[in-house]
Amino acid sequence: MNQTMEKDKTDKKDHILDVAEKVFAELGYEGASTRLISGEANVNMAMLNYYFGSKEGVFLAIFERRIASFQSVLLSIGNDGSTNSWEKLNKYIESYVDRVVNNNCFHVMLNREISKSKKTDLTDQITKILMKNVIVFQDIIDNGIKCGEFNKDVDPQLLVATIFGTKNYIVNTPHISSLIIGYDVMDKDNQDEKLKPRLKTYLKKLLKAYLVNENDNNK
Amino acid sequence: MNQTMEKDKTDKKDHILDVAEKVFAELGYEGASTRLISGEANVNMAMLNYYFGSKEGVFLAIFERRIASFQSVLLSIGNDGSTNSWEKLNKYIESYVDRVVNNNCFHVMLNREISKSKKTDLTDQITKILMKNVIVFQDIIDNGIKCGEFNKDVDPQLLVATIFGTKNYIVNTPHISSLIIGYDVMDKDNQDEKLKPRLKTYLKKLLKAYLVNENDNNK
DNA sequence: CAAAATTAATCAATCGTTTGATTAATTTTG
DNA sequence: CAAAATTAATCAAACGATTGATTAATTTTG
Repeated sequence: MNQTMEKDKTDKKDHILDVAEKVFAELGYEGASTRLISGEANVNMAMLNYYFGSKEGVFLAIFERRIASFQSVLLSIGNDGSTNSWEKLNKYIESYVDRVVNNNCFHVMLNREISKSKKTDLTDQITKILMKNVIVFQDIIDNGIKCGEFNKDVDPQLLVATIFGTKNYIVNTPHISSLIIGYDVMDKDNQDEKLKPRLKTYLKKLLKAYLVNENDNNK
Repeated sequence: MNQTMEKDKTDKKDHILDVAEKVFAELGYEGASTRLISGEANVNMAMLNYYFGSKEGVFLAIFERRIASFQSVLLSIGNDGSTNSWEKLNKYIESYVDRVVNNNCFHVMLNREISKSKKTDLTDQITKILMKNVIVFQDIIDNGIKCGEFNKDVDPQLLVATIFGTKNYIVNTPHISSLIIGYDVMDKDNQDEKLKPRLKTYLKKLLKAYLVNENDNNK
């Protein structure tokens, strides 16, 4: 009858988490009430506590579900010792752009939570996860510099902020980035056909200009 | 007796907005209760409504207070017709980094609010303000390209995401960026002595490599 | 004294959570 | 196999706590 039917059989928990992820991304943790989440998911309010213990339990379950894919993708790139630094960087960019754009709701939710300056167990946990991601990227850059593949006078740490920040800006401020870029960045078709390839080529070109150009950047 | 004394005489309203700005940045709009804000500001809860009408009134008042300085700085750069594009860009970067780092609480608050995908009156209002900022930057880039000062095969729109995104990443995710950069980015002394100059030189170098290097970036 | 500022007390509404009852599905028992 | 016992899933209703807001009384100010 309704759109939840096909999921009921497979996994109701996953359906709840899918809906909760969207609502949290839309309204923030405190802004999303348990009544709204359960209503959107077409389940009784008590089911949230029955399944996940509490509202925070729902929130954490969303994270645990996404972390698995995070880790596996990271290792596959880090252990790829066959290619040079520039190729590794390209692979990293490609998989990262795909992953973030595909799970943009989750990343909006994540970034909103981590932007709270007060330290909590959750922010600590998120920080650890994200830092693993950062270190893989930094290792690639550092190795490239050691091998002479990349310029020596670069700032690898701020380059991290640029890569992740550029992505965050597009994903986290869709109202603005859609205006800037010229089409709705939240639209699935636009994401696959336009945004992803454009973002990939842009980031590669930006990185190349900064990392491997021979010109003296010190004037 | 307490730290609010010196401000009581000057302007109590401003003091409340200062505190509210911090609390909103820490906990988000829904996460920050009027009781907590009034408690932190050492004023009676009813004073918030007496002065600003409502909680949302407090929130909007924070914006209105910051917008004025926004606009004036923007115009001063946009109307500076005496210099070339690269010099304009440098000026823009300098003033922008200073402004954002100084008012980091406000910008955290602003970005958390604009990251909500649901359109509201507030997100529309914020979008308009931020777009003014974006357009000034884009005009500089576009002019530079027309004059032949900058490369033609660049992506000015995504470059906007890079500039603002890099800044956002450092300011909005202090737990992570502090780990990456190596010192507490929320510390006032670190901001003035280390972060600001480093960020300025980095952004300039990054822009120069991408915009004005003569090498073919299309290999 | 009149106006403005400030307070404590209180309001209805909503929050996340818990409850007891009911149904559906599964397992155990005779 | 069929009846009984047990478990899991689901529900409407209500819980105490907290929310933003308002009231009426009091104090401060010019």
